[in-house]
Amino acid sequence: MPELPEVEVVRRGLADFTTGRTIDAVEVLHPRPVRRHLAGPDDFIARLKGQVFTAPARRGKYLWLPLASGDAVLTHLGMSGQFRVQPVGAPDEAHLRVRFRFADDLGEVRFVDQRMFGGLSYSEGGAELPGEIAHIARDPFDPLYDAEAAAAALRRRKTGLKRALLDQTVVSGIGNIYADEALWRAKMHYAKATDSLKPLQAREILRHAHEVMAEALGVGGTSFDALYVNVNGESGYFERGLNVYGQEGSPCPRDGRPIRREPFMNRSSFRCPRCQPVPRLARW
DNA sequence: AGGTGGCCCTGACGGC
DNA sequence: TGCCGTCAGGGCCACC
Repeated sequence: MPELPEVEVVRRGLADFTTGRTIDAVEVLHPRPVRRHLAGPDDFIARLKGQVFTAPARRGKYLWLPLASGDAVLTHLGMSGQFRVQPVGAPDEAHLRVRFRFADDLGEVRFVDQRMFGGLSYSEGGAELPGEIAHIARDPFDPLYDAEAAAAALRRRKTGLKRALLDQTVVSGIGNIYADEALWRAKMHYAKATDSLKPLQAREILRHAHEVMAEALGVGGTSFDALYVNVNGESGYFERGLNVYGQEGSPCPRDGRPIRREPFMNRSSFRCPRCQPVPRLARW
């Protein structure tokens, strides 16, 4: 469940470890995580040998490791992807998929991914911004993020509010957890029609999304199970800060009504039936 | 062409 | 005890 805060924690962890280091060898232990690299695992490996990492970057939930050559390794953690830093010779993780060895002996970087929704690819000329993710909108933490423009984009959609929040071409970085938390904070229902939002309401829901993600980032992200940990294998603490997500049956912290879990887009939405009632203008 | 739903993938868990 | 269905949910992609 890595969303923006979790990906940012990983980016920061990798920054200390990869920046300026020279890749000695890459090992691909399962082909699926490099499926986006159409030329295949061998080509992926060959292109990386001898290259030097510069400081890692992020947009929304995408993370990339720029190379001094101007290219980049583009990655997405998907549902269960993790980057881990480990001493050379440490036992392989059960779901170790890709290993980066370096010219020095300060340890290696590993991509571990149980469900393999995540992956890595080689992006030519992608150091600044990989072309593969040019369509992804800026996230609220981006210095060039335009809150006004994002609110306008939200209101232009003809769909339900949560669907639009999860659409990475409107605003990036928000996933199921922070969408539900932002909706609760804004006292809005997930099915509220986006084109019925007043300009101020659109600004509000995005402000709440930014705020809840900032709070989560401040405590290392949200860890439900072992699927999200930082590069050193440590969990985040924001699970304690969740008001609705995963809280079915627990009292709403605002008004005490039991939180409801409802099916939504083949997954779940959590809301308070009293402070987030079904709107008059709804799109499911 | 924007909106929508199916699919990928593995492991945990509950019911029988 | 063991098998099976369900759920978790990112993003891509086909279809309308």
